[in-house]
Amino acid sequence: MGITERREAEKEAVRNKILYAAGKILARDGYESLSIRKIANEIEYSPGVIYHYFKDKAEIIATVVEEGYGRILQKLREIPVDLENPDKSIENSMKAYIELMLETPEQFKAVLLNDTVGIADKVNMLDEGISKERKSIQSLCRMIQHGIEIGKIREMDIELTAQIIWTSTHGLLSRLVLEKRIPKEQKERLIDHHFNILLKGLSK
Amino acid sequence: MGITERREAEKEAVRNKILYAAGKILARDGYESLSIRKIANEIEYSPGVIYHYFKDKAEIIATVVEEGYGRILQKLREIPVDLENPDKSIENSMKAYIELMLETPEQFKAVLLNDTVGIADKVNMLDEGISKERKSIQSLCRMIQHGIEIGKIREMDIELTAQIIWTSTHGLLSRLVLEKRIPKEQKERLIDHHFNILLKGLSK
Amino acid sequence: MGITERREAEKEAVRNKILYAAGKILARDGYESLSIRKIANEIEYSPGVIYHYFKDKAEIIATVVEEGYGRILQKLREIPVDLENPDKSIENSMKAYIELMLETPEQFKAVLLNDTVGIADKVNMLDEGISKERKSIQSLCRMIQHGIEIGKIREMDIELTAQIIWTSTHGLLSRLVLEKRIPKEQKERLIDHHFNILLKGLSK
Amino acid sequence: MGITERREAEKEAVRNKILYAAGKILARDGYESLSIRKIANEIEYSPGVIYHYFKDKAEIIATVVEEGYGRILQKLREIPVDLENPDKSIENSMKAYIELMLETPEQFKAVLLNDTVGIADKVNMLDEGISKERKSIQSLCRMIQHGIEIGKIREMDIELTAQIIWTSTHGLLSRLVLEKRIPKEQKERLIDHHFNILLKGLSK
DNA sequence: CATGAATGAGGATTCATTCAT
DNA sequence: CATGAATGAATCCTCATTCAT
Repeated sequence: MGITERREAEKEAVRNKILYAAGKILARDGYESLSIRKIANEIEYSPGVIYHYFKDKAEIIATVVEEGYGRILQKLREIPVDLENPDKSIENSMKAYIELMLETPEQFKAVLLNDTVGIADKVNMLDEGISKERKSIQSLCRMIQHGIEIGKIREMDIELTAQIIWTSTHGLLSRLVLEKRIPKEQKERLIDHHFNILLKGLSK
Repeated sequence: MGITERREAEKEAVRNKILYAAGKILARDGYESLSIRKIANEIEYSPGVIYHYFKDKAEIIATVVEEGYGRILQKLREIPVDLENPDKSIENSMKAYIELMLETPEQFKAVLLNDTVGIADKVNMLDEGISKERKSIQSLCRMIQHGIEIGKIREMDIELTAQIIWTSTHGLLSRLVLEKRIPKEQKERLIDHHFNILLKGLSK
Repeated sequence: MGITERREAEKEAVRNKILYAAGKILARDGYESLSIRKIANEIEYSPGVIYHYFKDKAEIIATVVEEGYGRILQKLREIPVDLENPDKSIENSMKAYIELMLETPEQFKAVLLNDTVGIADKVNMLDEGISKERKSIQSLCRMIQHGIEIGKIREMDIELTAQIIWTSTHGLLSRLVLEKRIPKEQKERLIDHHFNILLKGLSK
Repeated sequence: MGITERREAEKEAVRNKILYAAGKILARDGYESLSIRKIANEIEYSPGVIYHYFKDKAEIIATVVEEGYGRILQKLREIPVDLENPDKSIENSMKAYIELMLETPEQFKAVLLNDTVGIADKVNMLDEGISKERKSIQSLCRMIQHGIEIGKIREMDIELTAQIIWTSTHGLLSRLVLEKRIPKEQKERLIDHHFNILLKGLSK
C-alpha cells in the first residue's frame, strides 16, 4: 500500500468514524440532540476537524440517512420474490421491512419521521410517477402487476396501490416504533392483522 | 364569586394563555423552535412566571399535546354515525380526521410524530385493551361491531381491526404531512385509494 | 427612590456598562476585535446577559457609535459662532472637531472609517439635501450663507460647499489619526495650512 | 535556464499567485473576509503552503497593499503633465486618482482606511520630508513649484501644500467610497466643487 | 403572584497556524 | 517543496432554568 493509498484510507476512516458516531448518537439520543460537538466528543477529535470532511451538519445527517436507508433498501431488494404468490411476496417484503426497521428504530425515526428539508426529499414516496425513481416502489409495483396478471389481485392503479401498501405499513411501523412498550405478542398480532386486512383489500 | 375563586380563575386564565401560546407557536414554527422565552414573549409575561404553572418545558408540551389532541378527538366524536352504513361511517370519520390534521400539520407532527417520553404515552393506540381507554378507538370499535352484526364487515377481532384502521390511515396521513409538495389531486387520489383498499379489506 | 425606580436605574447601569465597555474595547483594540465575549469579560458578566440589553452585536455597535458621535456633535454645537467673522467661525468649528476627534482616535475610526451597513448610514454627509437632516452640516451651512451675505465668502452652492469643507477636513483628520507618529508641530503645520488653503478657497 | 533558476521562477510564481488571489479576494469580499483558507482555495494549493512564502497573514496583506498601491501610483505617474497649466495638471492627476480608486473601492479601503500596523506605514504621507520618499508627492510638488514659478499658484510651503491637496482629496474620496449610494451626478458635483474650492485656495 | 436579570452550558461555524508525512 | 489533517480558540447567539426581589 503506497503512501497516498494509506492517506486515502485514513481519511476514509475518519470520515466513517464521523458517520458512525453520528449514527450512534442518532440511534441513542434521537435526532434532536445530535450535535457537532457530540460527534467530536464521541470520536475524540476537535469539533473543527469535522468540517474537513463535511460541509456542515446537514451534510452529515444527509449522508447518514442516505447510507442508512440505502442499506435497508438494499437488504429489501435481496428478499426473494415468489412469482406464484405475489400477494405472499408483498407480505414477506413488507414484513421484512418492518423487522429491519424495528431492529434500528432510531434510524427509522431519524429518516422517516424527519421533517428536515433535504431528508424528507430523499425518502418521499407519494409523488405521481415515483415508481420510476424509487426501486423499492418499483419492485412493489412489479409484484402488484404480476398479481393482477395472474388474477390474484384485482385491477387497480398499480402505483397508487403500491403507495398505499407502503403508507399503511409505514403507519403501523411508525406507531410500533414510537409506542415502545408494546409486548412482542401484541406486535405480532397487529402485524398479522395488518396484512390480513391489506391483502384482503387487494384481492379480487 | 369569592376572592379565592377569582384567584383560581385568574390562575387558570394565565395557565390557559400559556398553553394557547405554546400551541400557537407549535403550529406556526414547529416543535423544534418552541421555547419558553417565545411563550413568555407571546403572552407578554416574564419567562419566570411560566414556572409557576408548569414544572418545566416538557410539562407544557405534554399538556398542549394532550389538550390539543383531545380537542381533535372531540371534534371527531361529533361526526354523525350512519348506522345503516358503518363502513361509510368509518370512512367518513377517518377522512374527517385526515382533514383536521392536514389543517394543522405542525400540531400533528408535534403530537403524533413526537418521541418525547410522556407524549407518546398520551396518544398510544396499540396496547391490548386500549379500546376501553380511548374513546376514539371505542367509537371505531362500535362501528366495526355494528358492521359485523349487520353483515357488512367480516368477522374479525374488533379492537385489532380498529387499531389497523387507525395505523394505516395514520401512515398515509403522516406521509402527506411530511411530503409537503404533493398536489391536491394526488392527495385526493391517495386518500380515495386508501379507503378503497381498506374498506375492501374489511368487507366480507 | 422606589423599587421600580431602582430597578430601572440598575438596568440602565448595566446597559451603560456594556456600552462603556464596548466603547473602551473599540478605543483600545479597534473595531475588528470588538466581540461580545470581550465585552462580557470586561463587565464581568456572562456573555448571555448582553442579549438582555441588546438585540445583537450590531445594535451595541450602532448605539455606541450613535451616542459617541452624538456627543461629539453636541460639543461642536456648543462652540460659539462669531457672526462678524464667519470664515473664522468655520475654521474654529472644524478645528474643534479635529481636536475632539484626535482625543478619541479609535472612536473616530470606529465611526467614520467604518464600512458596516447601518453605521455608515448614521454619519453619511454626501447626499443631496443632507443639510436638512444633519444639524452639524446645517450649522456649517448657516455660517457659509452668512459669509456670503456679508461678502466674505464668494457665491457658491451652500450645501456643496459645506460638504467639501467637511470632507476635506475629514481627509486630513483621518490621515492624522491613521499615521500615528506625526509629531505635534507637523500636525499643527498641516492643520494650519489646511485652513489656509480652504479659507482662501472660499473667499472672494 | 538552469534548474535553480527555474526553481526560483516557480517559487516566484506561486508567491505571485498568492498575492494575486489575496488581492482578488480583498477587492471582491473586502478586508474582513480575507482568510488564509480562502486564498489557498483560490490558488488551489493547500493552506500550509502559504506559510512557505509568507510568515503570516499580516505579511501577505502588507505585501498586497504595498504592491497594489504601488500599481495605482504607477498609473498616476503615467498621466501627462501640462506644464502650461500646472493647476489643471493637479486637478487632472487627482481626478484620475479618484477615478482609479472608485473603480476598486475595496482595495482603497483595504489600503487607505486600514489601521493595521505595517500597512498604514506604507502609505503614509504626512511626515515632514516625505516628498523625498514618495514619488507621487514628489510629482505633486513639482507641479506646485512650477505653478508658483509661473505665477499661477501663490507662494506657499510646497510639501505642505502637496500634502493638503492630497489629504483633502483623500477625504472626499473616502466618503465617496464609504457612502455607497451617492448618485453619479451628485458625485460629479462634489468632485467638481472640491477642485473648484481647492484650486481657488491655491491661486494667487 | 410575578418579575426579569443572570447564568452556564450548549448550538454551528470559522479561523490562523502547526506539523508529521 | 508541498500536503492537508488537526487543533484550539474564537466567533455570535439561544436556551432552560433559577432566584433575589
